[in-house]
Amino acid sequence: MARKAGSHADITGPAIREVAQRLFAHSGYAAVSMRQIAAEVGVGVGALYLYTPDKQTLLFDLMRDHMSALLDAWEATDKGETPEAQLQAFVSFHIDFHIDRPDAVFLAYMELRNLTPENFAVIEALRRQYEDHLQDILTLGQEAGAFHVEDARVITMALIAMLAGIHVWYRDGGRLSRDRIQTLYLELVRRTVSP
Amino acid sequence: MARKAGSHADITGPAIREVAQRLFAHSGYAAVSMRQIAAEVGVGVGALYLYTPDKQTLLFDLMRDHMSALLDAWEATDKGETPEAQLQAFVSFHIDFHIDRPDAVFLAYMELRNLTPENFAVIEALRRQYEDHLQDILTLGQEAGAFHVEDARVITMALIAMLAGIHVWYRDGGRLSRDRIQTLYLELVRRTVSP
DNA sequence: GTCTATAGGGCGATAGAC
DNA sequence: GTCTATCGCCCTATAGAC
Repeated sequence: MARKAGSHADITGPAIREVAQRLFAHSGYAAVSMRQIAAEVGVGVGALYLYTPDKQTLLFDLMRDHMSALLDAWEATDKGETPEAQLQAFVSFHIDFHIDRPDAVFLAYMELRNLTPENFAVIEALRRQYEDHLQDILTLGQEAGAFHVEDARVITMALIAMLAGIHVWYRDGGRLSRDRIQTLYLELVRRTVSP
Repeated sequence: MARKAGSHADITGPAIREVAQRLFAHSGYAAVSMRQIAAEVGVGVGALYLYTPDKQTLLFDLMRDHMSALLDAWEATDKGETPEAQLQAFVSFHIDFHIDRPDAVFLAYMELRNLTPENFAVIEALRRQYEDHLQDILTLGQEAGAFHVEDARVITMALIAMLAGIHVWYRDGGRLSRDRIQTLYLELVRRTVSP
């Protein structure tokens, strides 16, 4: 893990972020010290401060970049035309994106309370944008008669919680393949909004 | 908040637990100091150690007592005979119990990673017991032909995640009454398992 | 039962050498 | 770009007085 002294800006920067994300996700922001991060990266503590002004900003940048990547990836996704196709696209996208980034996902919803109020507001706004994409699909689908949606906000939150819960029990190489999970959850989601 | 010195074992013990639960839930176990807890209770730091051997045990006791209370309360609940009645009883019970104890609920699933491995195993076993109560209802309901259950374990986890998600957005006195929430979620749950 | 003082250690962040 | 030493502070847990 340790490296010799010298110039490694292109390596150290990303390495700090990867290590911090892993340690924060595993032990929690407050329980991880800058010294631990530095040791795992293989640099001295002082070197961390060449890449982040402080620990709080390190956490915030990880969370903001994750949320931005999530929103950008959804924007770039082929969604189809019908409400049914869009709902299926959202569920598949969500499961795929989140199953590939367990640490980032864990961070983004477990460490909200360790953000300063200003930083929290930023992340919360990004999260709300993402939720609204699903809510819009549900609302439009209902207006088109494709879905039965009693309360769009509640169903949005219920579906997102249901999907987010996958990370609690999913393990790579476990009993269920990713495809199987996608199939099962797609069916559950369809049932909750079928007319 | 501060109290005069003297004997208050009957008051201080519960007060420490209430304060610790509130602070742990709000800021996270690692971010809360014994000094903060003592100050909020109105005693010196040393007094805390008359009621708990250490900080870790304080956290563990809060979580274990919450899970035990949850399991006991479910045992004492009138569940009805049919699978449909039992499922409805579970959903109503879960929402009621959890909406009344937001701090304990938050703790019980956000602070798992701050438990020692031994303590974690205990809490995890209690949680699994609770999940199994729902899974049994689903499995028996399927065998009786009352439910369509593709994969009992997955649907159990999906439903519990959906219900647990209520605490993310629920606020006392918010847009939706408790009754309305119960009605909406009961309908969602019924839909996911209807034959 | 509670207080105060303290032991012993870790923390975030910075300064100055290389 | 990185290291090491260090400042000033806070931490958990305990000891001894009352």
